[in-house]
Amino acid sequence: MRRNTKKEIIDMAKQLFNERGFNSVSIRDIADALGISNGNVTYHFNKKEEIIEAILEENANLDTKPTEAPKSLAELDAFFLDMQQTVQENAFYFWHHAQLSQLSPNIREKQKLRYDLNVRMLNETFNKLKSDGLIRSECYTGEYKRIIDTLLLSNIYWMPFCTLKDSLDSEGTYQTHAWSIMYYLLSDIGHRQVSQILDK
Amino acid sequence: MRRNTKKEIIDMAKQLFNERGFNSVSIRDIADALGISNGNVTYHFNKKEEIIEAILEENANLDTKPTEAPKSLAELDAFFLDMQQTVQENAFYFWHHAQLSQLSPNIREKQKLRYDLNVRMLNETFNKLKSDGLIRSECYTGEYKRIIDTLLLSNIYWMPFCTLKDSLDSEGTYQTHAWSIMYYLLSDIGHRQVSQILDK
DNA sequence: GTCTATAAACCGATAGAC
DNA sequence: GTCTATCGGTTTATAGAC
Repeated sequence: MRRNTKKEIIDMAKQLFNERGFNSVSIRDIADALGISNGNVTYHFNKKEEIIEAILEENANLDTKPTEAPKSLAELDAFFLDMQQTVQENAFYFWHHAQLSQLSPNIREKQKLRYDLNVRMLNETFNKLKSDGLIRSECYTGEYKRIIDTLLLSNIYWMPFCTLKDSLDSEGTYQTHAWSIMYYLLSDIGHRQVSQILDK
Repeated sequence: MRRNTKKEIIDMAKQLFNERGFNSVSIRDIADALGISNGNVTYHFNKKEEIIEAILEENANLDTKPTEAPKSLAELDAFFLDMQQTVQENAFYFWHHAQLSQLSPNIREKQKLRYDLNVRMLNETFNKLKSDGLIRSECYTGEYKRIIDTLLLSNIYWMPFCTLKDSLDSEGTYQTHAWSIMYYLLSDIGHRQVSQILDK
């Protein structure tokens, strides 16, 4: 009767992981929530990790991102927004980012891939923005790399970090935070452009 | 025969958590490693979380820090170094920072306390440094707060993030990273002082 | 306090009928 | 593909002797 049980398992798992946290959800929980047997779930996925890997493969944003490197400040803003939404839609994945890397070498590889890809893309972006006069040159060797690392580190752990602050900032989105990290890098022209983008 | 079993359990637990990761270590493992029964461990700690809470209470750096706010750039450097060492010595705690906050409301409270305390201290530090002319004024409202958040977020998740980079940077310490975040804030005098401090 | 022994619960995984 | 039933392993937690 069911169309695609595998897909339903993936979707339900993702939902439950986001709601209750990865460690509190067993294969049985997923089966119960779908009204199927846990033997059925095991039939489709041998291990709990495999469900996560399936979620990652389903979601291109977490794995290989076909998007090209942003080539303007407006595109960079869209890039930040996209990163923010990816984190929100896959909350459990980023909440348990460190744990999952310990759990499965496969997941660990995917995390590294995502990091490497983002570093390469942002590097390209920074070089382009620099030649367009929108950001200034490096003050010291490796400064761009430092800023990119800060951007990516903040992105991955943004959600759990936000729950540490009791007051929910109205300015508490990753997107805003990313621009505040970029602030010092912008040239005068860059500043004006970003103000325009964010005012909209 | 044993002097202080409770203390030994705490120490061994901390060691094993750091070595193998929190989720891979059971109460039995701790008991076996100490050569005592698991019933004995259960006698002292009812739940696994209680062991962690005991570790946190034992380690002042993770909880209430009696240190005063740094009042100079040299003191701030020592502060960064201290934060770095705290992360290294309690690796498991920061690796599983997000997971542990989901596990126990008690731990969650302690994490918030540490964050709040650090925010308050660094706020005091920044104000002092500004009045001493070592850092510049805020470019926009809340800029100091943004930088403090970036410093603290990077601190908490520094270790798991570093394992994402395949190349182990020689400049890969948190202390160095923290100064690179502070870079734009320093005045000319501040810059010279920091160069001196780091050259030693 | 510490031990042994064991209960009670839960987990992932498998076998076999349909 | 899906189910039911169950196995084997692990975990926390308890009961009772010393």
